[in-house]
Amino acid sequence: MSHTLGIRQAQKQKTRQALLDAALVLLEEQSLSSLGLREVTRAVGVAPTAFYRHFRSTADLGVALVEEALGSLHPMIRTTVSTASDSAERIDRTVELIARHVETHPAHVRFVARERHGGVQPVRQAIRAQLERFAEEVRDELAKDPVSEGWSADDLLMLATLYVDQMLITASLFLEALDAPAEERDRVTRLAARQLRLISIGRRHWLE
Amino acid sequence: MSHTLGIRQAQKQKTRQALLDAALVLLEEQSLSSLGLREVTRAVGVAPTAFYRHFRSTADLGVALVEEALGSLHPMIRTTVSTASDSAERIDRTVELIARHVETHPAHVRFVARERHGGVQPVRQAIRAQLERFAEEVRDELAKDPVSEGWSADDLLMLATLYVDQMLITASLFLEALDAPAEERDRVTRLAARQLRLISIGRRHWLE
DNA sequence: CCATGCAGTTAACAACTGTTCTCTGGAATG
DNA sequence: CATTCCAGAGAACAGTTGTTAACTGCATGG
Repeated sequence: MSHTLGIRQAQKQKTRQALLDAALVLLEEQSLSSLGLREVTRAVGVAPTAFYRHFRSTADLGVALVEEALGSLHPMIRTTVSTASDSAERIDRTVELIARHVETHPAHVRFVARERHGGVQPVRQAIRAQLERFAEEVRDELAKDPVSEGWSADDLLMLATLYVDQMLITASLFLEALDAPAEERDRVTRLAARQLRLISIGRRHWLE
Repeated sequence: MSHTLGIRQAQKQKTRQALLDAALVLLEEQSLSSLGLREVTRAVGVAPTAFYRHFRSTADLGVALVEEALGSLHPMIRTTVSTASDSAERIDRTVELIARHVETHPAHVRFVARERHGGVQPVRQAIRAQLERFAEEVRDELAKDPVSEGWSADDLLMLATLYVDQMLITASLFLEALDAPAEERDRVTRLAARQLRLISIGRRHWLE
């Protein structure tokens, strides 16, 4: 399928990925707007000037990180929402899925939560675009559900946006609870599930 | 009531406020973690070393900004929520109130949204503490409402947290729409109102 | 009125930043 | 096999940063 690229292009992509990985680690304790290009190259063990072969600036690198963090998440979102039925177990499974994702990709989640309102405009824009895509995809899935009969397209997008924002809030809560005792993570799990349930109830009675 | 402080203390507080104001302006286009102390003093027109007379570090200044941005907001929140009745006009008035606050204090709102998940731990902690206080106050007001009869304290806090987060999301949306055409701000207004309405509906049917 | 306190200044420091230009070694190309 | 290409290295630049120490001048309190 994919063209086997030469050992030269391969090495280049390897360095590029090393820069992204190093940046992600450094960004756990600071914001992108304070991330220095030298800092990143130093962490990788490469000359500062090599940075320019891959990114115009750290803001540019940030945009690439957004793609890495959110780009591959679309199928996951779609299938999660599409598995219809508003049962309590379904909500629990969704919350559990968020918890798992935070556990396996904490740095990516932290990056998105941090830079969504961060100090670097192009990165904010990239995140906003991705989240809007998420909302539209959730809306399309919700539209297929019989519960959505009689809903206007606008109201469906309103609900989808609410769900997407709620997922991000939940993810951020799990992030803060990562090093906390298990009971704290349980508290977050129950809180998030009840909030989703309340929204689902509001959804079912929306047209009355 | 307040003791008239000497011309010396007065001048000191004036400089301190100038530092806070200058920092807030600089923070509109960057994050706190990249804000330099020299940058702030330069904007005020004061020697870099003068900074230390007021703050240990820029992180320390950030914590002071949190107090300035959120400290005086508690009475406003209380009265907004306490004015009972879930009528549509009440929701509209709440959304309008948020819009007004964002218009009159855009830099403060931006700062809180940005640093809530930002790269400076003490500031994140200060914001979290304030938001938790908000949630508890909202919970206490909700408890007085007859609609809350039969609700557990835990569920009330769950709903209060949902409201607080939703207010912040709404404020952040208004912020992004500040320089946008009036129709975009109207769109945000209607979106936020419908989301609050859906939550209110969920609230009314919670105990079924 | 005089001694003390202290907000703000001045000067200097080592360390760091982004960006430029020049160079090199090895892969890619024909 | 010879030529071109290009990812990365190296050195140098002007400018920035946080922090230190010792100072000055003026409001304060005895």
